[in-house]
Amino acid sequence: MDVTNEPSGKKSNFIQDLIDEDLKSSRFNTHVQTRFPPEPNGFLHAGHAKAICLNFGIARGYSGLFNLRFDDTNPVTENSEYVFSIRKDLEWLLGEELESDPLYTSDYFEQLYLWAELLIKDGKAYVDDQGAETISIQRGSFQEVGVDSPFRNRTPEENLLIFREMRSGAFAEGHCVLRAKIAMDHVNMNMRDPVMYRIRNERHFRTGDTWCIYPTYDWAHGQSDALEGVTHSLCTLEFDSHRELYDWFLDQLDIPSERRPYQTEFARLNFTHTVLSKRVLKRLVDDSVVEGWDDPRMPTLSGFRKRGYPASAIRSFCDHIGAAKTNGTHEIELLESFVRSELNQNADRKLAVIRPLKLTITNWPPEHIEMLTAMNNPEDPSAGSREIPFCGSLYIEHNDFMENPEPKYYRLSPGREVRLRYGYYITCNKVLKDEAGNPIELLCTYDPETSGGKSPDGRKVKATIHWVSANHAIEGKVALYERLFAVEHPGSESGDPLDDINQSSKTLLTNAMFEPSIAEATYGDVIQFERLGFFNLDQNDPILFHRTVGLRDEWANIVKRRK
RNA sequence: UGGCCCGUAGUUCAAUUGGCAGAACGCCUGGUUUUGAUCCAGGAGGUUGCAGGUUCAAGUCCUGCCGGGCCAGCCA
Repeated sequence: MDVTNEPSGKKSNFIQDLIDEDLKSSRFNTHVQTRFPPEPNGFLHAGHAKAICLNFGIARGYSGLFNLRFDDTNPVTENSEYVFSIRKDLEWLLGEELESDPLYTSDYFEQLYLWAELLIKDGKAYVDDQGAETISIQRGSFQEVGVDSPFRNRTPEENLLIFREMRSGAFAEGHCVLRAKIAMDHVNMNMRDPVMYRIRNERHFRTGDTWCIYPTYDWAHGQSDALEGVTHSLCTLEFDSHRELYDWFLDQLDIPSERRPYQTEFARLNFTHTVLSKRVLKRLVDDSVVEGWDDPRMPTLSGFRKRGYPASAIRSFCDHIGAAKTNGTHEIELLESFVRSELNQNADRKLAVIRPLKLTITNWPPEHIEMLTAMNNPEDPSAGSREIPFCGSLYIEHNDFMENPEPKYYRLSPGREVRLRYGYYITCNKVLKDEAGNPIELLCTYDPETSGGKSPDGRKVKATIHWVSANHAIEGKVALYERLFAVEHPGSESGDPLDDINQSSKTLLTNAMFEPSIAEATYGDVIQFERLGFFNLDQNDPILFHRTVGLRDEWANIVKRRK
C-alpha cells in the first residue's frame, strides 16, 4: 500500500530518529517500508491500534510503503474469520481501504522451506528426534549452559533426507523438529539451537493439506520481512531478545544488504482500568463477563466502534503517545479526552432524558404546543437547527431536581427558578410524592416573558436543564458504561484481573425519553444528548443508545470531593 | 544466581545531542457561557531513581548501586 503523503509535523520519537539516521547513512537505498503482522487468531485491540498507527504513520511520514501481513504459521489457532475481522477493523481504524490485498506468511512457505534446506546443506540446521520436554531440559537455564542434542552432529546428507521425510508426512506430530545449529552455551536462550520447524498434522486455512511441517515465528518473521522489502520491522519490547536470532538467520542467507530488514522494539500499550492481553480478553468473553468481543466495554477496535469512539480520535491518540522503550501505563482518561474533543466538534446535539421525572407547567395554556428552535451543534453553525415541540407536560432529568438542595447545587428545587433549554424560565411550586416519599411529579409555573430562555428584565438563573415533551417523546433505552475494572492495574494486587471486575460496569436504562427528531438518527453518527454525554446508536436496535463517553462533570467532581 | 532493556511532574512523553527542565492529559483557581459542557486565562505539581566522578556547565558523558520489565514454547 502506497502511503505517499506529507510528513506529519509530529514530535519525533526514537524510531523516527533512527530512521533519519538510516536515511542519512544510506543504510537503505530504497524507500522506507513497514508492516503490521498480526496472527489471525484473535481480534484487534487498542494495543494493535498503536502498532498499526505507528507502522502506517512512519510509512506515510517518509513517503514509504506499508503492508498488512497475516502471520499465519500456526494452523491450530488460526482461521479466515479472524483474517476478515482484522482487515475490517484495520481499515476502519485507518479510515481507508487497503489498496492491495493483504500478504501472508504462508505465501512464503515454499521459499522458507528452500532456505531451510540451504541451512541444512551448510551444516547450520539439523533434525532433532527428541521430544519437546527433553529439548526443553537440555536447553539449560540462565545459570547453566545447555547440553548438545545427541542428534546435533548428523551429517547434512542425513539431515536433508530426514527433513524431506518430515515434509512428506513420514512422521507423527512431535516425532522430530528442525533446529538451527547455533550454540547450546549461548547466553541468549533464544540462540540455544531454536526450533525452526515442527510437525503439525493440521489443515491450514490457506494452504490446506499441502504442509504438515510449519515454520516457527523466529524462522519465518525476518525472512518474510526481507521477502516483502520491509526495511524497519517494528515490534514490541518482549521480542528484544529475539533480535539476535532475527539477525542470525538473515546473516546465513544471501539477502542483499539493501533488502536487509532491521528489527526495532517499542513498548506495548497499556491502559489503566483495562487489560490488553488476548488471553484475558478471551476469558472475559468466555466467562460472559461481557457480551462478546465487540462489547462496548471491551478495548477491542470492534468494541470501540460499537461504543462510538471515532477512529480519528484513536488515531490522534496514537499519534500523541508516539513510541518509546519505557514500559508504562496510560491513563484511560487520555484516550477519552481525545474522543471527547473529536466528538465535541462534530456531534449533533439532541435532548434526551434518561431518568425521567414528570413536570407539569400549571399555567401553560391547555393543549397548546409550541415549536422551539434548537441548534444542532453550537460548535458548528453550519450544522443548522431543528424544531422541538414544547408543551405543559414534560420530563426532566431526575437528578436535576433536589428537594433539599445541597450547598452549590443550583439546579431545580422547591421555590427555585431555572431555565429549560431553548424554552422558558420555570419555578417549582409543588412536589408530588409517592407513599415512600419519593418525588414523582413537579408542579411548576413558567414565565411567558422568558420565551427562548431570555428574560427581558435581565434577571439571571443559575442553571439550564434539559427536558423532553411528554406528549411527543420517543421512549427508548440507553446503556451507560463505566470502567470494566474497578482498579487501576487489574490483577496487580489480586493476582487475577478477573477478580477486579467492576460489577456495575453497565447500566441499562429502559425508559429513556428522546426528543422526536431522534427518529432520524442513523447508525454511525454519534450524537450528544445535552448535559449527558455522547451516545452511539446501536447497529441493530433503533431505540438503543450506547454511551460513548460522558461530558466532563464539575458537579460530579464536587460531590466526589465531599466524600 | 546470568544476560538484555528501561528509570525526567500524578500519568504519558519532550528537551535543538553538554548550555535557563517543557507539553499534553489529570488536578486547582478565575473569566465567558441558554450544556456545571465547550472556550479563554492563570496556578500547583520536579533533589531528572540514588551516590560518586569528568567539566566553566550534566537529564544528557563515565563508574558503582537501587528499582522495574523481559528471556529457559515444537505460541506469536
